[in-house]
Amino acid sequence: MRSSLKTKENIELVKEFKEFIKKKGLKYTSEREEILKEILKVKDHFDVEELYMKLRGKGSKISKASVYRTISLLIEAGYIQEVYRQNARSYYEVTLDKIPHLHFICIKCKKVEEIIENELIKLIQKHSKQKNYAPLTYHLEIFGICSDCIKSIS
Amino acid sequence: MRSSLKTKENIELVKEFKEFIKKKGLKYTSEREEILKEILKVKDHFDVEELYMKLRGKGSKISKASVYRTISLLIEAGYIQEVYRQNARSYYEVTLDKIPHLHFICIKCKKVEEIIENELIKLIQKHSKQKNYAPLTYHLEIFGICSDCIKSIS
DNA sequence: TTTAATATTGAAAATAAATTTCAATTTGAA
DNA sequence: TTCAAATTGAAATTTATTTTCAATATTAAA
Repeated sequence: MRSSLKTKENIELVKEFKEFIKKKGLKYTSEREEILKEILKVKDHFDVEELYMKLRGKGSKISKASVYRTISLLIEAGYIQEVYRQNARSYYEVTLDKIPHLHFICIKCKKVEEIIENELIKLIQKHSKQKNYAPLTYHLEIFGICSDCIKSIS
Repeated sequence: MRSSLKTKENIELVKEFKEFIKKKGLKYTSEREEILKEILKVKDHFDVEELYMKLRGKGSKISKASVYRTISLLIEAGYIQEVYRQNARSYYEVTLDKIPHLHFICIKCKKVEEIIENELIKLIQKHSKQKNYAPLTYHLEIFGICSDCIKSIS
């Protein structure tokens, strides 16, 4: 069961991360590699606790502090990004080769509806290409108040 | 110096909030009204500390706990929303009658570029109207790695 | 391979935003 | 006006994240 969404193989990404670390004059440790590999297995979102527990479950002795520190490096390198927070907790996802998110979000009840709109997607892509930006994804979030919630406000 | 973006007068919004509070069987206090009025003066983003200091500066004795509690109610009512976090601190903005945000964001250096694209805006608006969603704004965020940052990765 | 300088680690302490507790006070329906 | 219930401020608590620090691991050079 492999993800067909990844255009870069994980091995390649791990190699690139090592180069990033080296280029910064830092040291490439087994902890950093192990954390990145575990993150690359995650299909959607993850938080620090989740990741830490997965590592523990595999018998790893990596500390939570190291998980936090490696996440910072991976964000800096552009491999992952924070996508949202819930109860003061950050959730992350792998940035590269991701499906774009297009959502309707009710700002009151937090209901989320997926948007499927090819015209919109094409236009965003066209516009993106005009800019000098690389490995790219996008989130379109339309905020509104859904019909259920309108009743309780007005 | 009044904002021409507001379609509803603040007086109207304050009245509506009172109704919302009543409808929930809660009590409408001077603290809640004072906090809402102060928030409605803010043109862009604010955090709790900022809001609390503004109130203090006016001689108000409202506690920080009440500011947090009222913000929760205002979010529930749909008047404000959390827009982002920085250093574990939440930033909010008034939801209604806002200008939409369209941004290019570099996931590495966090550089943000405003997008001005009428075609895109029109398409989003058209699509939004098809849905049964009311008082509406949207955020389009295109994430990428800017040309400066590409160098340090590969 | 050994050395040595320096970065990294884990564990514990510190930090700080947000939430909760609780006694005193305020609100609002009857 | 009364009074049950909600709200308040202040302080304590909670909890994710960051920092500290001594021990350890990494890496480039000898």
